[in-house]
Amino acid sequence: MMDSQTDIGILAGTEIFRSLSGEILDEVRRAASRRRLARKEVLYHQGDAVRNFYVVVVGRLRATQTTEEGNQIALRYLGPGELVGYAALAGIPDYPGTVVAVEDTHLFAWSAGAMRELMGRHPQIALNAVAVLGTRYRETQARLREISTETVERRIAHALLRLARQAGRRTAQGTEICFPLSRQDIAELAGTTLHTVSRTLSGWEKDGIVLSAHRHVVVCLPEMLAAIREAAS
Amino acid sequence: MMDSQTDIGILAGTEIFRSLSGEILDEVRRAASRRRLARKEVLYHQGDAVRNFYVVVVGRLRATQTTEEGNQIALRYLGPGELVGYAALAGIPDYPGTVVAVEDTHLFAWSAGAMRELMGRHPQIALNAVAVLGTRYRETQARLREISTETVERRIAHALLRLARQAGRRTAQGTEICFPLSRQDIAELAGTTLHTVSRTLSGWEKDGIVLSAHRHVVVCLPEMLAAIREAAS
DNA sequence: CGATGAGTTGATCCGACTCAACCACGGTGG
DNA sequence: CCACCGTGGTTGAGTCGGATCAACTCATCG
Repeated sequence: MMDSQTDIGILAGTEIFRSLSGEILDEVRRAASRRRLARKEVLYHQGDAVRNFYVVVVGRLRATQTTEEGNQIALRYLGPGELVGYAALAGIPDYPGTVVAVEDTHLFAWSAGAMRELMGRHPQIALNAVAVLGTRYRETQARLREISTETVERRIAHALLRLARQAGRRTAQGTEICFPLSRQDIAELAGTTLHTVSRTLSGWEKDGIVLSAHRHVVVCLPEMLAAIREAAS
Repeated sequence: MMDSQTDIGILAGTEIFRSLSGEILDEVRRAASRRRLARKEVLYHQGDAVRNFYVVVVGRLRATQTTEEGNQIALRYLGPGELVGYAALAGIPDYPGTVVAVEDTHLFAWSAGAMRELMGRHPQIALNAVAVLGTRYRETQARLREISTETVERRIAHALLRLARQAGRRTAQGTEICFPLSRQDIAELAGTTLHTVSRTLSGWEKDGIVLSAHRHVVVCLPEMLAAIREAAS
């Protein structure tokens, strides 16, 4: 009973189940199951038939898309409160990307059918879904514009600022991105190669803008990164 | 009375109002107003406060996004039955892009508030919105992957194939893209310059893959374009 | 019949990718 | 506990796709 209440509290804090009455939240909770993933474990693969919809409770996941040639880009990093597997909401038959845990993660899960039923019975859930998908769509459009008009350096700066905002932890040196993040990972976000990322970060580290250890980045001077992102350079 | 019936028929054929009962469609129709745009006329500008939501009845529009430096990319072309101004559904306060008519266009319009009310009262509309936004989100993710991993030539091939599918008319020579489309327009879709598009199309015209006149393109050998899009080339 | 927007084509240049070699951790197993 | 090996990271040299710069032609329209 205590657990039910904490679960409901968690659900109330997610983007898809916000602004719901306690009664509806309880109905949502009863339909949910749990899923745990260890670091590097895959939630689902690109092309798999869509079965489930998830919400992150704790941890962090990475959504990627791969071409036939094996070229990979990172679509998004997903943290607590965010929904995973939007395809289940939209009625898309196959998952368009692969989702993998970048740290140990705990999720709530619903079947695609249960979610669509919940949305049909409770319009507020559907409205929340519209808001989330609209926001993600807009963000992706902005990234599309960015990647086709901006230089690599500016894109890397923007990617780091986004990560710092999404998953930053304030420390003495600055804002630390608090999950393991390799050069390759950053390259897949910025649409470039790990070589270029490595060179760029080395330069920034010399200027004191960032600090980096093994798969670990700290943004020291976010205002400098913001300037790089915006400046004509 | 006759007009009401034809309007309801039109609404029933749109992506956002499909699968609704006649009664609900009539309610939707009563809340609608009309808007006409001449070629080159702007429906709304990037950054404008969101007031309305639209559905295309006849004609075609282009949605673009511009950077501070004036660099522009085309987000999407919108034809009959498609929704315009998704920001009004998602509760986004400012339009993220500019929408302009590429030919004379007729739309239905609703206020943002009316649409959100309709979605709240009729979950099927909200579910349709989720499906549309989910599909567009997925398409944009795919374009993001494409632009950051594929060559310009392949992207141009893909852009032409998409346009031919969306707005193609079969003719003796092949599939004609039936609205005015300049080299610059194609460049903004493919994320390149009009110079590169011009060179590429000249080459393809030599091989009989496409035909082009002034702001006018015919795809003669779509299977060759598909091969270019996919081949390692 | 100018004027203006659209298209072509050549020459040049540069940002970023590719290829390559090497180094530094850190996790694992003997 | 330490040696080992693999993953991750750095850095240099060379190359190239496509942008940029530039000059010119050709439609279209007022």
